[in-house]
Amino acid sequence: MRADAEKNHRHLLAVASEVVAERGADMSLRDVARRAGVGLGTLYRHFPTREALLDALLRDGFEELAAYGAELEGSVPPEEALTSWLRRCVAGAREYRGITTLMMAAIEDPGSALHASCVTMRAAGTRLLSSAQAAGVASSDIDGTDLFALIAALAWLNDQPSTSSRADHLFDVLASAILTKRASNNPSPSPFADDHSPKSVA
Amino acid sequence: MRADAEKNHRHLLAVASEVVAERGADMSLRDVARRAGVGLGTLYRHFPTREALLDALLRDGFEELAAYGAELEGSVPPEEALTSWLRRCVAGAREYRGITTLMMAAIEDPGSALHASCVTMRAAGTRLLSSAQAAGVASSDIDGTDLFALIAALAWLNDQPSTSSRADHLFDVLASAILTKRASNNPSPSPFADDHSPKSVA
DNA sequence: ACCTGAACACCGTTCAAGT
DNA sequence: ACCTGAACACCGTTCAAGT
Repeated sequence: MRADAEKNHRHLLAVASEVVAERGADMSLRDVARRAGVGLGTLYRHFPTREALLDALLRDGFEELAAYGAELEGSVPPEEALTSWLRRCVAGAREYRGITTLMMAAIEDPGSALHASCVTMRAAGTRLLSSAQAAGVASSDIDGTDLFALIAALAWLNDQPSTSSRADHLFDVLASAILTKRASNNPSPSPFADDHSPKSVA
Repeated sequence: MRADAEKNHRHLLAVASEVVAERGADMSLRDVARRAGVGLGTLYRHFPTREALLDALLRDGFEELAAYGAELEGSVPPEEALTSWLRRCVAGAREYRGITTLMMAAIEDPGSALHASCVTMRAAGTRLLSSAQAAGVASSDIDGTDLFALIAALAWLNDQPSTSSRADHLFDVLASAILTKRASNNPSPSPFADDHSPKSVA
C-alpha cells in the first residue's frame, strides 16, 4: 500500500539522520536499513544512491541557508553579511561529517542527486560575494566557485579531529583571505552602481 | 630465506607505488598483494598497516622537503622561502591523492606509522614560518600547526576534481592569508635581529 | 505497487598450516 | 624465518521471488 511506503520513507529518513550523526556521511547503508527494520532493497527503492539519501536529509538546510543569505543581504552591510553567512555554512556542515567530499564531486556532476542543492548554495554565496566585492570589502580575484571550494575546505578541516578545536581560528584565517580590503585600486564607491541581478524578495 | 624477504619488500613497495598513483592512498591492499604476486599475509608482515606502507613510500619525500626548507632558509628571503616551500609541499601531495586525511589523523596520533614524517614536515614549515614572521612578512597569528592544516586543506582541494584546475589560483588565495604583510605594527626591521635557531648547513 | 533477502563481487584483518 | 590463502566479518548493489 501507499501508506506503508510513505511510512517507510519517513522512518528511513529519521534513522538515516541518526546514523549520519553518529558515523558521518560514509555510514553503512546496510546499517541504516537494518536499524530501520527494513529490507535493503527498500532503502534502495526509496533512495537509489547515497547522494539521494543525503540530499533528502540536507535539502531543507540548503534552502534555509539560501534564505538566510537573502535576508542578510537586505539587512546588514555586505562584509558582515558575507561573514555571517560563511559562519553559518561551516556550522551547518559540522552536523554532517564527511559531506564535503561528496559536495565537491556533486557540484560539477549534474547527475548527482546533490547537484541542485550544491548549485543553490553556490548561487547564494555568489550573490553575497558580489555585493561585498562591489562594496570593496572582498577580494576581487575570487568567484563563487572559489568561495564554494573555500567553504568546503574549511568544513573539511573541521571534520579532522586534529583541527576541529581550532575551527574558529582557521575560520578567521580563511575569512581574512576572502575579505581582503584592497588598498586603493577602486577610487570612488563603484562607478557602475546598478548591476543586472534582480533584487526581488527583501 | 632472508634474501627472499628483502626482494618481496622491495617489490611490494614498487607495486604499491604504482597502485597509489592509479587509485590514491585508499587503494585496495588486497590489490597490491595480488599485483605483487604475493600472499596477503606477506603484505601485512612487511607493512602491518596501511600507514606503514604509505610511510615507506613517503618518508624520503618528507625528508627531501625538510632539506629543501633548510636550503631555502639559507639562500633566499623569508617570504620567497616560505612561498616556494609551500608550493613544493602542495605539488608533492598531488602525487599521493587522498593522503591528506591520513596525515591529519597521523599528526596527533603518536602510534601512527606516519606520525614521525608529519612531525618532520610540520617542524620544517614552522621554521620557515617563524623566519617570515620575524621579518614581518607573514601573519603573526598563525602557528606551525595552522600552517600544516592549511597545506593539508590546499592539498585536499587539489584532490577534488572540481577544483584541481584552479589549484594555482587557490594556492595564491591561501598564500595571501598566510603572507599578510601586516600594516605598521612593527615599525623598524625587527628589533631582535638574532633569533636562537641554529643556522647550520648553507 | 511494494517489500524481502539471497546472491555476487568486493573489502580489511587474522591466523593455522605449510616450507 | 618466512609465506600462503582460507576464514571471518563486513561492505555496496542488484534482482528474482514473494505479497
